[in-house]
Amino acid sequence: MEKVIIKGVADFNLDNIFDCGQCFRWEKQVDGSYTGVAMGKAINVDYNDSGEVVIKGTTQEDVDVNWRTYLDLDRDYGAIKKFLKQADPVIGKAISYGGGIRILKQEPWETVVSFIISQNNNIPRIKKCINSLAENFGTKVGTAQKGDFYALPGPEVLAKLTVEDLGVCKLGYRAKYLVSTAKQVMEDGIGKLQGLVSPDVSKEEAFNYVVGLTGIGPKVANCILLFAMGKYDSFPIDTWVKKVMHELYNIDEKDMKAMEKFAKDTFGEYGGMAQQYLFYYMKENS
DNA sequence: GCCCAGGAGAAGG
DNA sequence: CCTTCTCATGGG
Repeated sequence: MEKVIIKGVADFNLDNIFDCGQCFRWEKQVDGSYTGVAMGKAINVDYNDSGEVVIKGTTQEDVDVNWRTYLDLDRDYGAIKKFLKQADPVIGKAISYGGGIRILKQEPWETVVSFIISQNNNIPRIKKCINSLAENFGTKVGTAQKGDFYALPGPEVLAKLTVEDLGVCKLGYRAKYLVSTAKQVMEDGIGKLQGLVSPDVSKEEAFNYVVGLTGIGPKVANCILLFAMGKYDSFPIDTWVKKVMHELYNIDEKDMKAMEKFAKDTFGEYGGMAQQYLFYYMKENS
């Protein structure tokens, strides 16, 4: 299996990236590397002391076309962290804790499915639900000693399933949201959702579309904009962010408007990165 | 038994 | 416009 090395990568930490709550399909291996499925492929990612990202199970062309973008390697996170620390004296400790976070550029449909499942749920169970969905209804994309790897089923597959079909995945009341959203996406054409990734599409336009899908409210919509659409000023507010906004910034825990305004005024175009540093710091230190 | 988890939708003010 | 209830499921 071919191995590709990407040299000179800083501000990069595997545990930060894959355990910060932005993705659910990457598993840590005994050697510290991570294996997962994305872009319809199963790969293994490692990082060493020399600042090299090592990707196994891929090709140089695939790295250039897909994985550099997916891992967001062409963005200067050092500059972003500097900007945030200057904008806000309090965020420094969160950045010190999760300074190796990179906002993965995930696939729109996978992100829609993942974060519909994430609502009122906990991360270990979210992972189980998504893996079950992939194993039962997805397509096999690779094999290892531990078992096979499956990609998530697309909207064309889920749209033809019933809530009863999905019972095996134990999604609870979210199963009907998935089926309904899959049907809506197919009706509009999958290109509508995927087109929102374009920089020409504003955050507002993208938000208005995804929030119109069943089971997607403001929080899940903002996660989709941030983790799949490249709208880095998105600021998803969940229970952990409410907690951190109260404890670090003394904002009323139920005043969402105040949190949104604070994020926009303080973090600006990098609100999404700030949110992720804060979320990870709060979740891991509570 | 209780409460909580990367909330959203529906019903009622 | 706002607030409150309900929604499956599993873990602590």
